Amino acid sequence: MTTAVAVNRAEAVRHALIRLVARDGFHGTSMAAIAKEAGVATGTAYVHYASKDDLVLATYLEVKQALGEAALAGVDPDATSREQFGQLWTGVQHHLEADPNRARFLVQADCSPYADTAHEQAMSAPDDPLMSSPVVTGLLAQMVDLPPEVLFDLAVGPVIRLTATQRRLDESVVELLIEACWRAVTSPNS
Amino acid sequence: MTTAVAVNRAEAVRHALIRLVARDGFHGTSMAAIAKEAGVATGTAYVHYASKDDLVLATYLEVKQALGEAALAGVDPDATSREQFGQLWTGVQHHLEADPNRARFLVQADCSPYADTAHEQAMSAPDDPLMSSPVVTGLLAQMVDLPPEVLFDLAVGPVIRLTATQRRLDESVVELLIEACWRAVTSPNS
DNA sequence: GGTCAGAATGAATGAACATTCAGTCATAGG
DNA sequence: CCTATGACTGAATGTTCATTCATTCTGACC
Repeated sequence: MTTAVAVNRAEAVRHALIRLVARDGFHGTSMAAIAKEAGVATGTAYVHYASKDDLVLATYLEVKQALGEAALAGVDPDATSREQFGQLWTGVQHHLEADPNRARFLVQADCSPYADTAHEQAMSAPDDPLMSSPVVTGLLAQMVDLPPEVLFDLAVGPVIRLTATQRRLDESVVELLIEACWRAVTSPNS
Repeated sequence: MTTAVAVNRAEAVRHALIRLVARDGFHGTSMAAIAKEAGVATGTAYVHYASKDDLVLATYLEVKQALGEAALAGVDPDATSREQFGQLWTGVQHHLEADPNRARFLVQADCSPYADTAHEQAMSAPDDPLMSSPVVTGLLAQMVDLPPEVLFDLAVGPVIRLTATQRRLDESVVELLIEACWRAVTSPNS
């Protein structure tokens, strides 16, 4: 009997977590504060998640997946690689600028010990939808011979971290930065 | 009567903080655990630092400064810009590989709300020794017209994050990555 | 309208936390 | 040798934390 209300409560808890972690970090964010921010009782989070770690992990995976989908959504399959790269990049930018809390949550989770657990879990899960996307595999094939994680960091890491700092970016800076990321991942002689 | 012993105790506390944060993150690292790891009593940390925040901030600034000095130490003032860039980059790499805990501490602190406080404090402090170094200003002058923080992120961010993951890097990967970072910060038509 | 499963509640619990402080100790200056 | 100074100690303090659970609520189904 999982109702729509129940789903929304679980979502409210996840979003409250994102908001509070963005503002106060992982230390400084208690389950009581999360519940209050979500407008539910303290026990409610435990109806949907076994523990705080479980909640954090689920939220982290959801944020990452939503980011991947948003990025992929704006890509034209028939465009050139360089154009696709720009579309992917601005897809990430606009998705995160729409709610910078997501970016702040993401960078903190990625740097924390949670990232190790999340990584393991992602490995054991079925194929990553990002890595199995033809657009992404096509782009990766054209890039320098570095491990995919490193290429991701070079390609879109800067946007994620920059949107996390809240400062809005000039149009001119954005253009220069996309160009810089593209240069990083592609070799001139190829 | 600040003795050598006192100085070493303060240092022991800072290093214990780095080790534990690297392993357990900021949440998950208590003052009691820090003191135990440092081999001192719980009260000792408070003789040298007013609070946990104070300790974290002092440690963060020390780690950052040591990294800057180590990076600068290996640079030949008469080398070409590209060579100097490589020397700076490997300086960071070797300094962090010598104790990857520093890298793990650094990335976590940089993503946490501590970073805001630290940034403010760095601004109000006297001139940043890195930014006033002729080598660094010389290099920055040759780079793309992006804010210095962004250029730092593009130039050495990848090494810091990569050494933080503990995995040792292949020599061939390192060469490709330095080249990628250099391409990112420099425009081909200049 | 009665029954039942699961969602929701929030006060209660015990562990863990940052911080304090009364007292001990080491040492430098006299 | 004595004393003053500041480092050091660790048990004690009050708070905050994650988690639990007996209970109440909700709405689906017969």
